[in-house]
Amino acid sequence: MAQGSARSEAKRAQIRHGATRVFLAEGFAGATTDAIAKAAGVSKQTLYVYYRSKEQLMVDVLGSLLARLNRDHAVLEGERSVDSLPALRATLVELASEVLEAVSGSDYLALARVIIADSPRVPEIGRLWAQTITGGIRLVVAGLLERAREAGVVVVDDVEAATRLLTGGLLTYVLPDGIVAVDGPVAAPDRERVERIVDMFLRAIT
Amino acid sequence: MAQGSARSEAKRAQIRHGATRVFLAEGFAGATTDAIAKAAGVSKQTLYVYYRSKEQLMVDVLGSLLARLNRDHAVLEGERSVDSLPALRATLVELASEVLEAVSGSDYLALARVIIADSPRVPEIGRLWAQTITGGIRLVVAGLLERAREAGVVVVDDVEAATRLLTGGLLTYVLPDGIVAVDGPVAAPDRERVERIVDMFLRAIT
DNA sequence: TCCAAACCGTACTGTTCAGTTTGATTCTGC
DNA sequence: GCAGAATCAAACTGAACAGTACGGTTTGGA
Repeated sequence: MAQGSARSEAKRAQIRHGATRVFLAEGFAGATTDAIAKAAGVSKQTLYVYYRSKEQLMVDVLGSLLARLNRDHAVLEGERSVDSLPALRATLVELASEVLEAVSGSDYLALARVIIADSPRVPEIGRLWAQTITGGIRLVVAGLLERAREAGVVVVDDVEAATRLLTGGLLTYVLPDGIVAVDGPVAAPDRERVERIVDMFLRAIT
Repeated sequence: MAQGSARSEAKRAQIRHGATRVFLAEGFAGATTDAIAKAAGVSKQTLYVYYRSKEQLMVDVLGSLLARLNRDHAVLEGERSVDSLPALRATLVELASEVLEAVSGSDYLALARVIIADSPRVPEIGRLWAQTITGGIRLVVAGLLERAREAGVVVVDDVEAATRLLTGGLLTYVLPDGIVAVDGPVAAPDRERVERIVDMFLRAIT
């Protein structure tokens, strides 16, 4: 049954992919199993062979999305220079731009909307979100600030507070602003504004 | 019909009050009209005399909550001294503490959850939220910073960016952290941490 | 070529729920 | 008290939908 298992995994991915589109577009309550089966190109019967219930399917979908986002964010950590103030500035601006672009995408916002809405019903997903995604970004920033502090580039006694200040100041464009702005594009800050915010932040810790 | 109208308004408020509890606890999809009628101490029939549909009822409930929050926030604007750096600092710390306390309440978080979840379906509520609540807080802070700038207490060229930095840095404890933390209390920052964040922020604009 | 497993489409079941209907009961002003 | 309005409780209707049953079709290995 080695092949059977491999084929099963492919089908499972196919179902997950279709379900992802429907869940992100319609939310949990709005997504019907008929629509999911159709979007996945699969009969409803097959869907219930692979997943015990609609709820379990959603947990798998959200978990997979979070895992992928988490892998993407891990990449952000890479080699970033913080040895001098100009280097730290460039690093922060670059990182902020990347994160903001990723996080302003309609997929990310839809995911956030679904997770926030259903976190009372599926608490572990909410916890996963807080610990991996938003927490993950903060971890990267905190790591950079820590290294910059050790290098004597900045003076900051409370790294956690400083991290909050920067990430919060930037992400406020997305959350709460973007998440309720359904019509029209999300007003993510342009690069110039990001630079001004980073500069202002740096003035606080130098 | 003056009395009839008055009595109608009382009943309407009674229904709205009961519906508020159910909507905040269960969300739109989870709230049944039977539960709302029971919570309001009203027959379902009467409910449909006062409101054409469940959706219209929710719009009224959310609109009323937002209007009340908005009135509360208007109070925050009051007379605040920004004539000197210590005065500005005290003002900001005080304001931040008040806002954070209000915004960490489970009612506020439940409201935010409902609005975020249903903003795709009822866009005007999302817009109202963005413009009045979060936008309102920013307006107050921006006003304070503007006055402080004119008084020569601080140096800030981009008031909007500075406002984002402070409010974002503080509200990040609530959104996204608090909103997905269903179990356990929200980890709102204590006063000491608020002071550290404000101090750090002030260093950026002095 | 054959067989068995996987899959498909469709129709069905049981339930939940918004909104309505009915018919009785309680207020309110006069 | 007494009309007339407002309200109540409970049953009903119709639609939506999660999950299942069924009978036919494809697929892939021996």
